[in-house]
Amino acid sequence: MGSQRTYTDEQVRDAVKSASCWADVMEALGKSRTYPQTFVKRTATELGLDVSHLGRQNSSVPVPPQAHHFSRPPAPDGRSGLSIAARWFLDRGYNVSVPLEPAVYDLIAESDDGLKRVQVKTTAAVERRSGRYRVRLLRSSYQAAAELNSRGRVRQVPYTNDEVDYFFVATAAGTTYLLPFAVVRNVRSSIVLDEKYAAFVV
DNA sequence: GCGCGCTATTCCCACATGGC
DNA sequence: GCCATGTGGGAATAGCGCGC
Repeated sequence: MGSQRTYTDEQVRDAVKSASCWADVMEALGKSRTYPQTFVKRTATELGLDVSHLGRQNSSVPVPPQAHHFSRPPAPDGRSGLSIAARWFLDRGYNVSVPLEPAVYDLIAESDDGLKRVQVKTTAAVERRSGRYRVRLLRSSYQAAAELNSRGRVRQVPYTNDEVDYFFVATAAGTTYLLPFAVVRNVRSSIVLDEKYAAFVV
């Protein structure tokens, strides 16, 4: 009690020629895409067909491009800086903790020397004359004893060694710096990220 | 000494977010 | 809506080093 083949040699030739994978061949022959390939492959071999473009070898065929909905160019700002810094530490196997409550530092990272407080700064501010990035190492602080001005009693104050152990700086160009507090201890407001800090590019 | 270029500093503005 | 807080950006100015 034998079974009758339901496709012709000509159909196999056409299907193999137009298909990009064996599933396409099965579909062209009126079978399901998961239909066992054994008998069709044998037929193709008997017919001397070129099947090199089918199967796994075809997996490198580029997928046609499709439009997506994220066309904006990358421009790191304060929202993404923390993620950039966290990934930097995590990629190197150092766990990261983010304070639940607002704190002077942005995250705590495990280090070879215990836990370190890290303040993350991002910058897209380029010095017009030098073309270098500038980043301000200040935080806003409400000073109850200060005189009122246009910003009330808010003043820009530098960080202290008791508040931060490291500054992680990410520029809009994608360059990142890991600056120990001691390196910028004497900075009263901002620094220009030039060759002076090249040793701290990470 | 002077002019120039560069950097640091200061002040102010705009914007966003969260709490009250 | 107002206030406190945090952020980035622009403009002005001061200070410093260097060459002439």
